[in-house]
This record gives sequence, structure tokens and C-alpha cells, in this order.
Amino acid sequence: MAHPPRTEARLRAQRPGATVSESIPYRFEPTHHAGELHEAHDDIEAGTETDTVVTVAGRLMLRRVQGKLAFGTMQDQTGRIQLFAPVSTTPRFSEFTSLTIGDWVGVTGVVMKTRKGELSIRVDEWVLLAHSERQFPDKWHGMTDPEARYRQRYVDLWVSDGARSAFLLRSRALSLIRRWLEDRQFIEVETPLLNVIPGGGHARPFVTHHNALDTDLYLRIAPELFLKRLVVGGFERVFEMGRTFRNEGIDRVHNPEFTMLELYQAYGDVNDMMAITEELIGYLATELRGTTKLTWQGQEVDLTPPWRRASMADLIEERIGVRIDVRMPIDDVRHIAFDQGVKVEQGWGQGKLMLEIYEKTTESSLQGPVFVTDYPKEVSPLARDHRELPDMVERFEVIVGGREIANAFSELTDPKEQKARFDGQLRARAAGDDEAMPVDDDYVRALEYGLPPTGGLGIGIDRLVMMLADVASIRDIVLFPTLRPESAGRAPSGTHADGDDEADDEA
RNA sequence: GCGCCUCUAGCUCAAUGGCAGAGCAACGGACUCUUAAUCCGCAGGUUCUGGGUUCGAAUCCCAGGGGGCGCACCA
Repeated sequence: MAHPPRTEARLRAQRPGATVSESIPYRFEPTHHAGELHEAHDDIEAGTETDTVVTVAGRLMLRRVQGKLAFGTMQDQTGRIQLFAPVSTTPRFSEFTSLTIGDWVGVTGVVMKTRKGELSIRVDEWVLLAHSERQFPDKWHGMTDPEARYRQRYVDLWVSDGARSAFLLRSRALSLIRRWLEDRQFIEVETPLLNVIPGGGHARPFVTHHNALDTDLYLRIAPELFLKRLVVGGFERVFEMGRTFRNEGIDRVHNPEFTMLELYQAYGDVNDMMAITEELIGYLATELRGTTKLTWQGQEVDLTPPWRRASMADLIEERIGVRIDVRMPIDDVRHIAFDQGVKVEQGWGQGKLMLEIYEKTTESSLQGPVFVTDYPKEVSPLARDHRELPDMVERFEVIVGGREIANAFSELTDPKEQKARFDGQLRARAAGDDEAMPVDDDYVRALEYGLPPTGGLGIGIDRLVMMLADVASIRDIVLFPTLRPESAGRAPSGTHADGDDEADDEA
């Protein structure tokens, strides 16, 4: 230890033969949280005591010892409360005043207000619940180094304003989403994370290996194909909200593992999905922020339904003044792409070109919320043909602040058509698109048993929570974001069938 | 993967080629109404790592590592 012995040694000195951990109780029963006490007693007069005795627990965050009277600031999950510790009521007073910042304590005493008007608990009983052997960060400046905040979130949560509240908001959002969907007869299901075929999206997957089956498995990139199998199986309204994995870059809006909500509604279509999207997100904003008019990173976001609906072609035209139609000669579309500085690859049809042009010129400029509708069939292998527009599908994405937060379609239900779409993806893969969707024959078999008309919706929960919490980085709403390992370590043993991982021990 | 920025005490930061420092925290002490309490005292360093230039390197150069931002990727 770089610093002199701290509380532990002193406590041990006072009770020879006893260790600190032996003096720590096995359980403790707080009766109140700081937040509740402020709510119930903030209006009492300065200098008065109530006859209410409470027990609280938390970390000591500040300490002000004045000879025979000590003040402490204790923090729990709900906030802070002052501990008022006169020598006359505080057992083991000198031990109490030698507590250090970061120590966990449990305190029982009367609720009172100091002469200066600070709501406090008089320390009539107290017990050490954990000693912090490591020094806590500066009580005023907190922790600002992003790396330290992410790697040591357990400290960040105590000392960074807003860190805890952002994660509490996330938790409440997940809970509200589940309740909202269940109120509408959606049932929550769990489908495999370990996939033989990573389908339902375009992304590079993580690969792992199952030893007993001696087969490679992929972490799912989307739950879509399994959820639609369940609609085939008669679950008319299903949803899954869970982790999804994509082996792509990491930045402010991408973490390799992220949380996706997908839901499917039998007998519904893309229009039902729009209604669900704007109602659900409007509800969340109202519940969590008290309004549908939010500010996200300085920009106004009005989530009051109904949201604007505009086709991709219209939005592109608004932005660059050129009308694109997938029925145009391909050289014309290539020419537009070239004019817009969009990199073109061999094998791209009009639909793929249109999407590229949209993404490079238009998407990031959309403040939203806006439903971007009418996607090219070429880039939507799981969506059903548009009932009016040839070579287009019934699909939308929701854009807010230039970022996609939802994606939905009228689901493709025809097995022959689905097989043909998969074959098209196969050709795209052969042409060099290594994110083209792999063929899933069992999924086609499921469709052959009959999938009724179905609407499906996916929402990126992390980005939604970012918006609701008004934070700039996905790392601010993911508790333990993916980082490079702190030091070059070994893989845990037992990850290989033969138990011999010596060969893996490289730097 | 590329570019820019960054890494100094537990935390937040100084020192820009010339003795590695401050505040808070910690440690020892004084103090019965503090609120980032105050006051006195004491201790704390592989300046991310490894090379190089120099009489002398936290500082300049090269290589590597972590992190942030941007780009690319993410249909």
C-alpha cells in the first residue's frame, strides 16, 4: 500500500485479535432511504427533533469533524442525508470520526434538523458495513477520466453526477416498455443467442465454437427470424428485448453488444408498427421526462404523435433536388451517385444505390422524428412487396437526430418469394457483400407452414435511452461498455475441450 | 484500419529543455452546528512503456500501449 495504514489497522488495534471483517454484520436492515426522508421531513423546523427513529445505510461521502461533534454526509441509492454525531449520543465516537470517505455505514437515530437547517439523522447507533481500502476520488471534482469511469463504474456511480440517474432511467424505461407491451397482449419470449445461422440483419457476427457439437456458432445479430417462427407457431403478439451482438466498429452510438426490442404482431402491417412506435416512445418520454418535447444534445426533438411520414425518395429529393426511382436506368442512378460523391460498387442495383445515396446525403441531416418509408426491395430481403410501388417494400425506419432508432416492415410471408430473396442475398455474397444475409432453409420451411399477415418492429433501446436521458455517448447508458482489456491477460481456463490453453499464453 | 488529441500522487490538475508541485483525499493533531467546514503538521511519484537526442527530458524525436474525438466500417 502506498499510503499509511488506515481504518482497518486502527480498528484492529482497538480490538486486539479481531479483524475488521469479523466485526462486519452478516446482514443489516435499513428502514429508510435518504430520498424518502427528505420527502417526508424536509419541512420540519431548524433546530428541532422529530420522534421518528430510522435506520439508513450507505457510503460516507463527506466528513466534518469538530472535536466532540461530527457531521457526515451519507449517500445511498436515492441521494444524500447528513449524519449528525455528537459525542453524547454516538457510540464509539472516536471510531466514528476516524471513518474515511467511501466507508459503508449503517446508522440508526432520530430524524432531526440542525440549527443551520440541514435535515439529519442523529447517530444513536452505527455499524461499519464495509471499509473502503482504496481512496475515493476527489469529493469535488469527482472522476472525469472517461477510461476510469468506464472501467471502474462502481466508483463512477458514486461520484459522477448524473451517472446513477441515467442508469436508473434506463432501468425504468425497460420496465415501462415491458408493461406497455404486456398491456397490449404482447408476450415476452426468449430465443437463442447462439445461432447456427446468424440471420435477420446485415452485420458481421461474432463466432464461437461449441465443443460437444464440434460446430461453430454465431452470437445473434437479430432475433427476427426466431420471433416470426413463433408467430407461425401461434403466438400472435410476441416481443423480445435483449442483447444482440455485431462485430463492427465502436463509437459514440455503437457498442458491440447492445439491446434491441423486436416485436411482431399477427394480422398487422407497417402502419400498425408506426402507430406502436410513436405511441410507445411518446409514452416513455411522458413517463420519464414529463413531456414529449425533449432536447437531445442541444437540439429540439418533439416526440408528440403523430410524427412526420415521408418516403425515402421524397427526402432525398428535398435534400439534393434530384428524384430517384428504382425503375430508372441503372446508369442514371449511378450518375446521381457519382455526382453526390457516393462510392459505387459493382453489382449494386438501383435499390442499393438509392439507399447508399440516401445514407450518404440525407439521413444524418434528418432531425426527426420522422418515419422514412418506402424502401427498395433490393435492400430489404425480409419485407413484403409494397402494395402500390413496384420493386419497393412496405418498410420504415425512424430517424431522430440523424440516427436510426427503429426499423419495421410488413413482413414477407410468402415462402417462395422468401426463398428467392435469400437466393438474391446469396448472389450478393458471391459478388463480395460479406454482410449479405445467409440462407435459412428452416425459416423458409416455417413460412411454408403459413405465416399470417404480420407487422414487425425493431427498436434500438440504447439509442432510445440516449435520447430520453439526453446523453451524447452510448457508453453513458451502457454500464460496462466494451473496452480493450486493461492488460494482456489469458483466456479463462476451461474454454477448450482439452483444457490445454498453454498455447494461448501469448503476450 | 487512418488522422488529430491525450496519459504526471488515490482523484482533479500545474510544471514546455534546468531541483516534479498544488488542492482535495490519506495519515498525525486542535476544534460541540458543519455544509467542498476551518486551522496546524506529516507523508505520498516507474511523469503509460521501451529506445533515442542532449551537459540535462514529464517536456523534443522514434516505436509500442490505453483512452477520447473525427473519418472509415456499421446496407
